[in-house]
Amino acid sequence: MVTLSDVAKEANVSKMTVSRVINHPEQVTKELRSLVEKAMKTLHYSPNSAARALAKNRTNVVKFIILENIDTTEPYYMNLLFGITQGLNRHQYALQLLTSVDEITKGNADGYIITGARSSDSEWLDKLDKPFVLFGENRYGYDYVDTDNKIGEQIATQYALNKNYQSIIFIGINEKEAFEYSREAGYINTLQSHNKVPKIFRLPNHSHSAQHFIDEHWKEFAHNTCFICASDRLATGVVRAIIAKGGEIPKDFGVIGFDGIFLDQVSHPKLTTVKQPIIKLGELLSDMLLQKISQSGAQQGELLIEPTLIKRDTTRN
Amino acid sequence: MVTLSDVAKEANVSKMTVSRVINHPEQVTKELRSLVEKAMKTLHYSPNSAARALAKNRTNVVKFIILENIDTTEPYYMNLLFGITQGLNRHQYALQLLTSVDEITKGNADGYIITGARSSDSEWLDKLDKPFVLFGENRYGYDYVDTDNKIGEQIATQYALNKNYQSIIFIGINEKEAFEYSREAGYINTLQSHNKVPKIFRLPNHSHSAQHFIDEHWKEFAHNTCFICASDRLATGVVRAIIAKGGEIPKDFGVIGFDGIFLDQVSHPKLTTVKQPIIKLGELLSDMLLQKISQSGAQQGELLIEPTLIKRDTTRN
DNA sequence: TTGTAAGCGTTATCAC
DNA sequence: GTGATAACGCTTACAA
Repeated sequence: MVTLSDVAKEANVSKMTVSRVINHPEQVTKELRSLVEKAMKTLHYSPNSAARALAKNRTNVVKFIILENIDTTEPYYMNLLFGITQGLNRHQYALQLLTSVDEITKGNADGYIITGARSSDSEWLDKLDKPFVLFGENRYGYDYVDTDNKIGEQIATQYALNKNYQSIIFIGINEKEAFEYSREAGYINTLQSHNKVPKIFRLPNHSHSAQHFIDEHWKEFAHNTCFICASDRLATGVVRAIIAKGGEIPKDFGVIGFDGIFLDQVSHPKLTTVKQPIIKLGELLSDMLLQKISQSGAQQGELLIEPTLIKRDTTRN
Repeated sequence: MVTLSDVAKEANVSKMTVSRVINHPEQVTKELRSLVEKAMKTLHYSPNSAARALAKNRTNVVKFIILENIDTTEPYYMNLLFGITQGLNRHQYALQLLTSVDEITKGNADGYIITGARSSDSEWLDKLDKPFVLFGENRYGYDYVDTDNKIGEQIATQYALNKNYQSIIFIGINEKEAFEYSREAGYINTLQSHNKVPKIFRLPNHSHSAQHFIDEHWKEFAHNTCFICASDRLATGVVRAIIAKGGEIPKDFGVIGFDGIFLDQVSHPKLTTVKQPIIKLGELLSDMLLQKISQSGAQQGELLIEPTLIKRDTTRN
């Protein structure tokens, strides 16, 4: 293993100069710096992260805590995880994955990325002793990264209007959480700006609940209706119900989902959906947390990333 | 932060005694041991893993390398990852996730868990300088953990026979890899022991390729046929094609999948499938790798875990 | 069986 | 701007 000392010898400088080139390059003269950089390259030097962690009183580990039931959300989180680790890898950070808050005290970490947090979680969040960032909007002032839910549904609703669907109905998730409010707001705003009256139904986030709901209320839905759904899961159920009832997609009925992770590609016909840039969001989460750690816990604020509408076979083209 | 020294003081022993209680408890007398253990508890001592890593010349990081295209396999891997991290967490190990072999040299690790390795990968696998274990059967002598693919399809095929499906057809994945051979072997063995002639078709592992195939060859499939599929993905396509053709499931046609991760629950009708104990497999992967690391790379052999048949709506009951 | 001393590779601190 | 020294918390090697 090649160490800092090896590089120092090779470059004829002290260990500290090498360390400075790595951590505070601006404190080193150009000449020495390039000398050291050359030495690092020729020796293929790679810092020992345990030693660094020890000296800096860090762990170089971040915990990722998933508070939702994993069974129902898997494909979604794999992508997020991916983005997160890509962000972490760049900074030689490793990950620990937790599904229960209980484990949070087991072993050390420099910070936490938390997803699926609900209003009720703020109780213990406030007690955390290490920096953390949330995945998902919240209105308690916690730093977070999320898709711009409002804009997402604005785009979807506007698209449905452009495609001349007469009636535009929102199938939401029956949870009193920020992300849902934002999605509904995007829908409502857009409809109102076109002098149309919003119509919202809220259901548990399962395909079968949506399927059941559409089935039960089938007579109430005129032809030329587009369903804006708050998730691909709901959208899948809506599509299935429409097909079962003999409705024609996309001619008489349009369906737009939200998420764009896996499900939308597996479903048939292929779903038009608002695609969240999940991998990107994961990277941003890492970046935000690592920055927060390096700034000893300074507030980072919120980061909303605009999603994109993927146009496929459940809307007119 | 409470350190080894703090515990030592509290228990009136030397640091080394505390260290021994943690690492080699058998070398310490009962009296001292319980004294130290008590001290650790009252102080809420938790070892600093960076310091330990540094002293032992370890990193306490394991890299998990996914060689397959992530888009098509996400839900599957989330569960695996889960199991892996559960195993790692127990030993204070953290994870780094890679999707490309190139990154393997970036940053240090004590070992690798590798999934999706194909025959052609042995070239660089042989050159790895750290211990590794594979997820998935191989016939090159690499240590691995996998579902018992052969037994899985034996169970599935036997079940189809018990349910009196007359014709039993295997829809396989057209890859020349060990797992596929094993699955086919399980099917073939079982049929032959009942004096029936195996019939195997091999397709790319996508639902639409299965759907297309069944659609094209529809006339060749008599009523009273059960399709044993090498993946839920294929099974989903088969189901869709049968329904589109007006075939009755499960009365006239049975379908059995393989995997039991996510897709089987989302599909309608719900899939009968051979469920892999993925989380368990992940844990075993961690355990095997950590053991291998602690034994400085000693051979660990193979570990095959029996899957279970989940009986649902695509087979007669 | 227990304790002492040295060292793991890095960074912070304080001289120069 | 650069370098010597101590320190981070733990384990290995050796001495008692």
